[in-house]
This record gives sequence, structure tokens and C-alpha cells, in this order.
Amino acid sequence: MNDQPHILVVDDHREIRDSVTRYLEKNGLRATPARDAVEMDAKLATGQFDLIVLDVMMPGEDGLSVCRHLSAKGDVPILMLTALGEETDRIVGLEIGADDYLAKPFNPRELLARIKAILRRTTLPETYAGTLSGRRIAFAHWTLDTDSRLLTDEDGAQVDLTGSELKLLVVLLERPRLVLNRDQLLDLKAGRAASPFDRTIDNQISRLRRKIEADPSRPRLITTLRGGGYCLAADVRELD
Amino acid sequence: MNDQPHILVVDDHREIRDSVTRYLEKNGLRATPARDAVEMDAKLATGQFDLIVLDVMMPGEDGLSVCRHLSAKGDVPILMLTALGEETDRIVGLEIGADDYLAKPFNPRELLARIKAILRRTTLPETYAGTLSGRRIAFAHWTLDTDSRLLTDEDGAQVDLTGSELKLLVVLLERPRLVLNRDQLLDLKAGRAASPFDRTIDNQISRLRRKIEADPSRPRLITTLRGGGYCLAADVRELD
DNA sequence: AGAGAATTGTCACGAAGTGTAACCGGGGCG
DNA sequence: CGCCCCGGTTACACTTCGTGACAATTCTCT
Repeated sequence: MNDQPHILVVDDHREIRDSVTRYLEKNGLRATPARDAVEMDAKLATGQFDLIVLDVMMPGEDGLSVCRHLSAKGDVPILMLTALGEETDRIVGLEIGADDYLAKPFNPRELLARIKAILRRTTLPETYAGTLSGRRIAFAHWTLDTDSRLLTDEDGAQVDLTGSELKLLVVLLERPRLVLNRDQLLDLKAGRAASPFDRTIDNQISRLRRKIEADPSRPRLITTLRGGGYCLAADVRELD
Repeated sequence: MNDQPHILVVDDHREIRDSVTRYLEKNGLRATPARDAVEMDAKLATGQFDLIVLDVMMPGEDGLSVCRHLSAKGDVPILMLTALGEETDRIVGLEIGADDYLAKPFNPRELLARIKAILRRTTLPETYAGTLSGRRIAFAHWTLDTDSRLLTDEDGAQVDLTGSELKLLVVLLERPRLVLNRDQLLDLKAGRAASPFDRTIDNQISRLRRKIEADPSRPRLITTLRGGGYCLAADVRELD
């Protein structure tokens, strides 16, 4: 069981990425490197992170832009890195949602200190209270209301879900078209690791399909990838 | 069974190209040589690669320019080779998107070590079913929906595909009228190399034909080129 | 707190998907 | 004309999945 804070290090320079990752790990944190915005998104989708260290200057999607997106969602704190030591950049960074800022070149110990400071400020157990309350999510011909645990058809037919069916469905809905294996699903849904030959998720999927698929023997919404896992094959949009 | 990482080695010097290719293969990787940017593009189109080793100095399109294009697409990591050991080049290389850099002349073992390091970092948890999700593709008298894995006739008749039939069909649909041999098909479909006497693809083709050909004993859509491979003989258009 | 109901995890068995081997048949070439 | 190479297809083995049954756990209501 590993409940150390998990840090995602996003920087396009290998040396910085790797040395930061190693340094954080040596100091008792978990750290995962990502090369750019694309890789970052992939890792965010399949893992749980407590903080993102983000370089401002990156090819592809720029750090500032990434930061704006992330902080709009607002669920993971951000520490920005930049080569420019100018005050204006600091202001801009903090304005668009970063939680702190550090100019390159920096002392790794200072980085660590700031990471810990942010974690102290932000570690509150509201992590997934937010994801399961007061949301309405539409996908395929269904609308899900997370408060009442009720799925409503476009014809008005209603199905209610049990707690764990709801969690599993939300995990899938938050990652449409992404292939998730049983380990990841169990981790994201229940926060625990799968034991070998664990068929829990299969069963949950089976029960969920019985409720949401038109023909549960020919699933179209939740598809199976043999040897891979499961995938929500539908477009999803959040209502408010 | 071979799902070793697949490396594309791009260098205009035959000796380097070949010795690197051989060395990587001796050490348990798959490696394919390419002489220049043109050949590289061809191989990328008909194979699935996990990393590209790219020489900076090349006739035709220059390595730096190639690298910029590739990293803009951003789906295959790059290790740059250069004869110049200057720091500026290193920075430039990394800035435009290379994942690592190695100066010639280099020790093959160091190259291997760096390749493995990049692969460790970039092997994502489980990527999008990317090309397999949310698409509708029309060809001949069929329409394929990749989400539901369903082929629909113009009369409305429907056929279900299995996961691997779908993958194979999409590989073909993305390369209409191009002859693909068994190695290429297996690489593109499953990311692995064919073992000698591997009849996997023949079987998949047979199963696919049974589902999509009007007369499976006289295939019109997927034609065989004796000694060559298979070819999708139909026009394809993507719907949205 | 305890009884009963609902939910969830585990086990087991059958079904389906996929790779491998073997056999068959056709066409080209000597 | 017969051999041989190559591809088509069938059969089968092995793995992975789906799901009913039941046990364990949690929830609810008194």
C-alpha cells in the first residue's frame, strides 16, 4: 500500500524531468515524468496525482495554456517552472491558476520545500466527494444524475444504480474511449489493487451492462478489449 | 510470440544503419533500418514503431527538420544522433522535441541503454484505442462503426466483428489499394513480428472474408496477391 | 443492537476469441 | 503430367470473459 503523495513532473527536457523525478523519489514522494501535454493527459487519465510540476516553456501545447485548462478543472494543484525569472511571468502564472512558481535554475531542495508546502495547504479529503455529487452527465441515450443515482432514458425510462455501479460508471464516463484494464478500474473505483484472478470488475461490468445496454449480450456502450480491459465507447457531455 | 519494442533506425550511412540494427536485434529488440526521410515515412506508414533513432546530418530532408515534424505529431519518441558534440546542438535537439541525444562516435551499449531508458519513460499505461474509437467508415456497400464494432450493409443487414477482426479491417481501410504483406499486417494490427510459418494473418483474413465478402470463395474486397500479401480493393471514405 | 434486505465479492463453469498446426487444393513450372 | 509452393480452411488447444449461484458484507429500520 503506497499512499505517498504522487507528483507528475511535466517538462520537455529529459535531464530536468528525470533529475527532478529521481530527487523527489529519493525524498519519499512518488513521482512520474511526462514529456509534454499529450503524455501528461494520458497519465492523468489513468492515475491519481496530488500535484503537477509544470514547465512553462514546452513545444506543442504551452505550459501556460496547459495550466489554464488544468486549473479550470481545478482538482490538482500546480507548481510552475519557468526559465524566465521575471516578476510579470510570476504574476501571470499565479493569475491563471498555478499554486506556486519557481524560476529555473532552481535548487531541488527548494522545489521539494515548495511542493510540501502546497501539499500541506491542499491535502483535504474532498478528493472525490466532488466527483460524485451534484453532477448530471449525458452519454449515448442516457442521462445520469449522480445525486439520485438515477439513469434516465430519452424516453423517460428510469434505472437506478447501486453505489458501486455508480462509481464504476462515473470512472468510465470521465475517461470515454480510453482503454482501462482491471487494475486501473479497481484502483480508480475503489482505491485498491487487484489480486491475481480478481474477477470483481468483470462482475461489476456485467451488472452495469445489464442495466444500461440495449442488448447486454452484445454490449456497445462498454466494450471489451480482449487482453486489455474495458472501454466506454460513446461521447460524453457534462450538463449543468 | 514477439511483442518487443520496435525501433526505426534512420541514417544515411549504410554501415552505421546496419550495425546499429543488428546490435539492437541481438539485444532483444526489433529494429528496422531506413536510409532517409522518404524511406522513414514509408516504413512509418506500414509499421508500428516505439522509438526512432535519427541522424541529424542527412542528405535530403535534414534530421532536425524531420525531428520537428515528428515531434509535432508527438506519437513516437526520438533519439537523435549527431557527429557534432557541441552543447548548442544538444539543446537545439532537445528543444525541438527529441527525447534524448547521443554524439557520434558512440558506444553501442550506451545507445541501447538510452533507448531502454526512453522506452521505460514513454511506455504509457494504456493508450487510447485511438484509431479504433468513434469513427464511421464507408467502403464498398458497407459502413463500419468502430464504437459498436458493427458493419452495416446498405440493406441494413448487420454483422458483428470481434476485436481483432475490427483491428485488421481498420488497418486495411486506412491503406486502401495498398498491398500489405503478412509482416506488415501483423505489425500494424498487433504490434508484433511474424514468426516463420506464421499463419495468423491468413486465418484472420479468412474469418474477415467470411463476414464481409458476398462470396467468400471469390473475394473481391480483400484480394490476395500471391507471394505478396493482401490488399483492400475498394474506395474508402470517412464519415462524420 | 439485531433482524432482514440489499449490495458486493468470490467461485466455478460454460462460451467466445484467438493463435497454431495440419490438411487440402489449385496454379505455375519444369 | 506431376511436383511443389502457397494460400484457404478446418480443427483444436489455450486463454480470457460473461454470468449464475452463493457467501460475505454493509445498510436500514425498528
